[in-house]
Amino acid sequence: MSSPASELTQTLPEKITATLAERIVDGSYPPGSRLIEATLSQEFGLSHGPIRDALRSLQHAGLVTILPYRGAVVTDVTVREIRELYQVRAALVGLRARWIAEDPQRAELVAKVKAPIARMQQLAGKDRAEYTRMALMVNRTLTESLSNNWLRSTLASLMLQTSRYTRLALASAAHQKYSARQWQALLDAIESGDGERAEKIAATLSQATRDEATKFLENKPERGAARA
Amino acid sequence: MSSPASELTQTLPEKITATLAERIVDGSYPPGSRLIEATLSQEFGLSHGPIRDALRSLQHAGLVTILPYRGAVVTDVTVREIRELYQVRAALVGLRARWIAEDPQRAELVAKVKAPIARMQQLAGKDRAEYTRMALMVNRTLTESLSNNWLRSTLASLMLQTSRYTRLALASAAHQKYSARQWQALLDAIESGDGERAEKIAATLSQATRDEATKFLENKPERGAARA
DNA sequence: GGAATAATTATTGATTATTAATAATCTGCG
DNA sequence: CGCAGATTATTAATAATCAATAATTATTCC
Repeated sequence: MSSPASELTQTLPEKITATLAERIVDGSYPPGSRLIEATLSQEFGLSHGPIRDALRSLQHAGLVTILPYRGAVVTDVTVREIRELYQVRAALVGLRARWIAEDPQRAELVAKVKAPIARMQQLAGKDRAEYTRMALMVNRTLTESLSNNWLRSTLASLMLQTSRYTRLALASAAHQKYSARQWQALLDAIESGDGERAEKIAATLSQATRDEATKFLENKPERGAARA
Repeated sequence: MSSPASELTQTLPEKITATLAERIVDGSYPPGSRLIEATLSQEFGLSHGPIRDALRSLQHAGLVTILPYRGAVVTDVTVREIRELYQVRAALVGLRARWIAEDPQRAELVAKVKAPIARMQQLAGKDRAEYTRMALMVNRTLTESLSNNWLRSTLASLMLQTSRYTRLALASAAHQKYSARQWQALLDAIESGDGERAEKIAATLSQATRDEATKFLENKPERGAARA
């Protein structure tokens, strides 16, 4: 009786939201691009309704900005705002690390990410694209393992935004190597159940990533683009 | 300040969202109530469009649950989920306290909440309704003072959800007195710039509030209502 | 020519009517 | 009593339309 029915039904707006989010995150729609209802509804072969819904969702996710009677624009984040995002992100991934480390059933999750993190040690400084993919993947796995619904969905949305910039942070081989080492340390801390240490490592790594990412943007004083 | 153009234009869905949120939080719409588009559009004298938008916003705020082809229902939160919400809330209000305490320009904010917090000392154990109002007000003031946009809006949404339950926590005179003392201590810590201590006090108080609120709900094993 | 002002255009906001899809409820039959 | 099938209530989506608004372009007057 308590089974919450079928969550299988994926409505149109959800699908549209997903594909548009992908395009924004991967840079196909650069910051400042306008997302026009008429154009999109034509492209997807849909009426305005579902498109509107999707744009509203993207606004909630922070990926577009909607101004009344002016429409949706891909959010162009200032360097200051990126720093703010990472500041919260550092706190929340710290919390994530601590809760995972203190979870009695963490063994299953550890098993799942052990191989990817080991692989990251190999890739660091050698294959940037693959390293980035692995890092994002491990991050997603950790977030999705959270039993706290609110933190899981909120952190997922925050990561979606910041992932627009992590590729910048991982440009330097040195930072890749540093990141790989810290991921390994984090895994060890989690495995040994040391929540305090896990939190510290995760937060520190996040801050380092922020510094690395913003380094590339501080030249452009006003607005930071997220191109590939 | 960076006033981002005219945010004056408040669209219909925003207004609807606000009034519906109020009704949910104050218990006029108890958990499980169905929010039917046709009924609402008739009541507000509007078409379905804006109502739909508003319901989507409420879903994002976590106040209603929408199931495809079944519509919106006021979210009925399990005791477990309430505990989860407060768990994150404790972490985030801790962060809020620390950042405020470490803000060089915190004097202005301190001045603004000093009188209300002093008043809370008087009210504690005497006027529950007024004490609750003051507590929510001070909380809102602190959140709105945050310069970090993301944390401000996210925490506001989280507080909106938990405020459905704070009235339960403040039922006991003893907890009101404890709460008042802790608020005073928090104010002192902030004033003296002790971020560490401010964070600890805020998080501890939030956890105590959670324990107090859930005490009233643990009897009802399955679902916890948020009636007045 | 150049600045203020007025018309035009592009686009979203909102309404209305209609059809399709779906979940829940009811009904009658065995 | 239980279940198959019809019914109903409600949302999902479409389409056409008008209003409101912001941005752009054209026009006028100095």
